[in-house]
Amino acid sequence: MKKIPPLRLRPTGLTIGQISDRTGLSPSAIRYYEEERLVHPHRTDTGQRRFERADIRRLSFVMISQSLGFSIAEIRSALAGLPSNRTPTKTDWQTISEQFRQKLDERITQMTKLRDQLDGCIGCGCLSLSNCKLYNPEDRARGRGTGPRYLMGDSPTTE
Amino acid sequence: MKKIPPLRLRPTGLTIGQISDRTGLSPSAIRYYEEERLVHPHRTDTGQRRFERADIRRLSFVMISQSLGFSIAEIRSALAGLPSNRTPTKTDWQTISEQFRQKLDERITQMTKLRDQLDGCIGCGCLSLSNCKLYNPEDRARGRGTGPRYLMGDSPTTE
DNA sequence: CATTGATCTAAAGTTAACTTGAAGAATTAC
DNA sequence: GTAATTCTTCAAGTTAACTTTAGATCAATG
Repeated sequence: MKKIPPLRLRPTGLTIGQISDRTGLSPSAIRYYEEERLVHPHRTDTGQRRFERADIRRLSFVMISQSLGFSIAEIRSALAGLPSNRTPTKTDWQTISEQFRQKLDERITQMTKLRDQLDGCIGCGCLSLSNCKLYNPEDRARGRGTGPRYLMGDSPTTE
Repeated sequence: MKKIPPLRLRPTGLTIGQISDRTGLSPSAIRYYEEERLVHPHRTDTGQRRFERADIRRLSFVMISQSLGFSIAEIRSALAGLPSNRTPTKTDWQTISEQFRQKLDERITQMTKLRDQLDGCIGCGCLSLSNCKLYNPEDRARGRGTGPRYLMGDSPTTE
């Protein structure tokens, strides 16, 4: 009787080490992202993580978003736009990329606006700063905690 | 003999509470900024902080810089461009504002570049991501710690 | 001059985004 | 078949930028 070799249809998935090598993310970061529900690897029967090829894209998206100043919470909600029941298609990615790009545009616009206001404010060297209305605490790049309540409020008394 | 009234040339300075009111910063944040050497109030003989009017501008600069994503270390080094022996003049502020604006421009350029690359990468919906070279960990908005070593590296094998 | 409110210092707590370490289990390599 | 890797979890540590708390002192007011 011939011995039938174990049928390996295709590898079960990528290990965390392989994903780490491909993305440049450390294994600990990847585990953290799983905890934060940015990726959802499945497990082998012995409990090891196995990732899909599509997760590389997912993690790349996470990394790019982060480099642009988005928080994990924001990224998670962006990724929520992807289907959970199947591998995202080209169209799926296009959709969330567009939303993402929109947010990015807003952020760039905001920065540019602030920069221009700065030109007319601190940049001008005027000593009162009284006209400056750079008031927009909500839009701070990585606003955390309570933080400043408003920006600029020097009354033009002396000087 | 006539009693000579105490000569009050001008108030000794602003209290931390007054600075807090004018800038919108909490007293604790202001104390923290002193610790971080972003402001240098002097002290009364009983140990209370007294600020100069010019410190309001200084703190405003700190707040704006922060809202644009600069770290305290970066702000400190920017402020180092101001004279320490005298009250900064209009020209002093213009000088550091220009340097600041330059950094801001760089940051905006960088963001825009990334956004455009994104368009041709994730944005395109292509499934390989293999051409993407969004590699610039140094320029991450608030890059902290070790972090990702590079961005995007999916080889165009299957899918 | 007694009370109320502001300020002081020092130490500990907070959040985000991870890393590091320990100790054990699974896989791979020879 | 054993040694070397790689993986697992869980807990604790790290950095930035502050806040919170406590107990004490200072300043302003009726």
